[in-house]
Amino acid sequence: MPNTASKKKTQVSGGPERRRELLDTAAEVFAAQGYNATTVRKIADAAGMLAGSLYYHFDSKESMLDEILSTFLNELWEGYDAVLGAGLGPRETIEALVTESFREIDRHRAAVAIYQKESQHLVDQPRFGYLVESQRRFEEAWLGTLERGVADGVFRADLDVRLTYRFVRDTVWVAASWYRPGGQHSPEEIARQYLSMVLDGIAVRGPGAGGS
Amino acid sequence: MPNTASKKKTQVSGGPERRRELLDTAAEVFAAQGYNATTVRKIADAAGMLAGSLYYHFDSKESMLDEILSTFLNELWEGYDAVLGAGLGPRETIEALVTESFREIDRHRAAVAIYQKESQHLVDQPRFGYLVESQRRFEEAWLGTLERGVADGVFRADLDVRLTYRFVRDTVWVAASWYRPGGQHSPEEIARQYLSMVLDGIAVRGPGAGGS
Amino acid sequence: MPNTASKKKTQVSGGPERRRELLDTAAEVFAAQGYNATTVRKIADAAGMLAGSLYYHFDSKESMLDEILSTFLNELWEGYDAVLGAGLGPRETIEALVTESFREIDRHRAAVAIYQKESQHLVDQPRFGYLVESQRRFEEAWLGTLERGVADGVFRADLDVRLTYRFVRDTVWVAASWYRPGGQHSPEEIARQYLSMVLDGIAVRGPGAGGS
Amino acid sequence: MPNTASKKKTQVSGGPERRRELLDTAAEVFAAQGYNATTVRKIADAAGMLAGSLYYHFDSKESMLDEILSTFLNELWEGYDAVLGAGLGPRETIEALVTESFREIDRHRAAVAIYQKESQHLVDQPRFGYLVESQRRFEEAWLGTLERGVADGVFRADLDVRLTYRFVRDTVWVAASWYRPGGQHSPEEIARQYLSMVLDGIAVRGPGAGGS
DNA sequence: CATGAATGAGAATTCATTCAT
DNA sequence: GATGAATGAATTCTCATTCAT
Repeated sequence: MPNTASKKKTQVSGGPERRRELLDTAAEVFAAQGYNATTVRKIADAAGMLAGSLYYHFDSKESMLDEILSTFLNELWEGYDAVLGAGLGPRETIEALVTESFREIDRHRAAVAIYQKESQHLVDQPRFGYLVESQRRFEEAWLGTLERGVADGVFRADLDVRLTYRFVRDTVWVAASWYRPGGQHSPEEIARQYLSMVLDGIAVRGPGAGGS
Repeated sequence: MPNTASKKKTQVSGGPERRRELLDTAAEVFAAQGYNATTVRKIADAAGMLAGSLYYHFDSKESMLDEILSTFLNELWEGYDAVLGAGLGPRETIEALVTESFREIDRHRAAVAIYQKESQHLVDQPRFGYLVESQRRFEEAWLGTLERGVADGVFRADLDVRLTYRFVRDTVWVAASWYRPGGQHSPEEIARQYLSMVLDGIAVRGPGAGGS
Repeated sequence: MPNTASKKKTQVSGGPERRRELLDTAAEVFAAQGYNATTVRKIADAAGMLAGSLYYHFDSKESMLDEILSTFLNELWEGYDAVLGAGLGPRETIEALVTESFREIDRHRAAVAIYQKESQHLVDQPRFGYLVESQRRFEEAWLGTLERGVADGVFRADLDVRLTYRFVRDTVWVAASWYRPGGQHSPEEIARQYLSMVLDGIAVRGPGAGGS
Repeated sequence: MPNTASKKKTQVSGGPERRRELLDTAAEVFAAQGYNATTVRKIADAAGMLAGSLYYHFDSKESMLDEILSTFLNELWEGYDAVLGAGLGPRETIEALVTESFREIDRHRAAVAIYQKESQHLVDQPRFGYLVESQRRFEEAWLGTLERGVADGVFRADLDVRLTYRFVRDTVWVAASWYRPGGQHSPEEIARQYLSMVLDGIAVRGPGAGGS
């Protein structure tokens, strides 16, 4: 949660609409150029105003990043929590998590891309402590589900489960780097194909024996 | 292994040794903090010298990045070309490319991480035109092999082949973000497990029932 | 008159006024210390602001130089073109060009001094290509007029005309190195004396024969 | 006179030949690019050595400049003093000074060009105090001779004599900016033509009518 | 709400100079 | 005498941020 209770301004008037608009613009630029390489002037240009004017709406460039990421993560966890609390089996949970993830990518493509690129070096800053917490819950959710699946015999036991965790996790999220909302595939369709690959592999199975 | 041992100087040697040492140091910092967030002072600190001194060896911060990336890509393509010229079947080619990729990650972890994070916005600059060329050859190699495999009936025909291409490509390379050389798994072992997941999936196959 | 009175701000005005003010200040410092020896900090000091603030108004130190020189040359050529298009005889043209030149020195003393000192090594840079063009037109105007005068019998035929050209040209422009606007001589008066020297020489003519 | 008695090195071996050679090289580069814009590396390049190596021969970049200028001025004053002590009339003295000046330009073109461009802002530095002294003697020599000539009735009395002084002085010395030794005119020939222009003017004199 | 102008803390880079070899 | 590697101070330029209007 980004610094709640800011001293002054912030959310005066013009409503949350304008704020959201500006954040979307900022997110787009951050995603395209990287946070550090993005100047507030570029954001302002993209928003059709001057750099100084942004400071009426936001405390700092960092607080924009903060708000972008925390908004995204809040929504993500709303979705994830719904899935995790639904009492599904391991395989169904994985399927639901992947599908939910692609929906989030569809909705927050820029934020996801920013998260991918920047979270690594943001975790050190106290302000972004919630990223660490999120990563912990992430691992808990995915790794736990995989372990449950191995125990239940629905996921292979011959694989290093941490490696599998990273494999599945990365497989989903890097898609944000090329995904464009409104493209030919819906998030659900992409999720279906990804799941098919991850669960069953890309190799054609011989009639008798599989594996390598 | 970049910059192993000795945090500071061992500048006994003169010529290209020192250069390589410094580049390894720089790559490490770039990978850890991102290119833009890395100041030359940080690199110099890590190398045990003053910021200005780096300019005796390199023209600019950008030229360090350039040399890091081009050196990596040159070595990568040496390996890839050997694989592609070996006359292997599609499945064996994929296996060899993946294995070779993990070996490169093992050898150039920092460079790979940098490539992942920065190449997207470097491609616009003429100086880094070779990145575009490399990406083209990449697609040619991976996508071509996958298509050949589909035609040969060794890879599934029911998947969008471009999606599969991105899936395999990204899945392998993002591993650089968490891989640590000298860890418990050798590159070959990681490659083996990855290939097993990619080719056969992580789901246990029921004796009769397949997919979802 | 550049930067008259008020050492510091009078930044009541907004737009192009301020720009012109700053350029006048910069020109003064460039002329006094040389372009290379002038730091932007010195300019900023003279303008009563911080070095970085100059970059709100100008792209670079070089672009200030550029604007100073091109503004001067534009005005110069306006004056010269008027003279050259007036259909005067060679002697009257030379007289008018010299007079016009001293007026320009009076108005743009700093710019002229900069031009004298710096143009030689600026001509190599593409950005200052207009200097070459200007020099060409310069030669065309002065040399052409002298040649016409020799042909018409109003200028001596026994002198190397290129040497004469350089003599007249230099004679006029070096004055910028010592001329101070507001001094005891008006530009027109200086022009008159210069012309008298250049046209008739400084030697008293013997009653019968002149020359050496 | 440049800082006599330098602490160490300076003039060890290799003789004054090498030293002179290096100074000539440096002078050439200073003249072409300006003192400030000339890096010691450029000088070293032109001399076929590395920048650091110059410090075996000279204390500093400034001391090179110092030695170049003082050597030139010493030689100049040797020549001037010979002229001034010869007991010539005003007109003959001017003629001899101009001729001597063109000879010096021929011999020390680079030094003269440097002197022209840099002396203005060097005079402030104590180290270059001899420039001020030289300028004083200069004025004494030229202005004195002109005044003597006016008194004697050989130079025109209707001209501002200080203006005439600057006119003659500058006109001669700026020639260094375009003069190339070994060109088609010898220094003596150029001197002859210059004197002819300065003394008698460039205008053809009507049989009866004089000036304008 | 937005602008225009400025601030001030770095950033990359340059370069004269030093010095051990 | 010369080299190679470094130093450290200065320089140009960038940019997040402030604030009076």
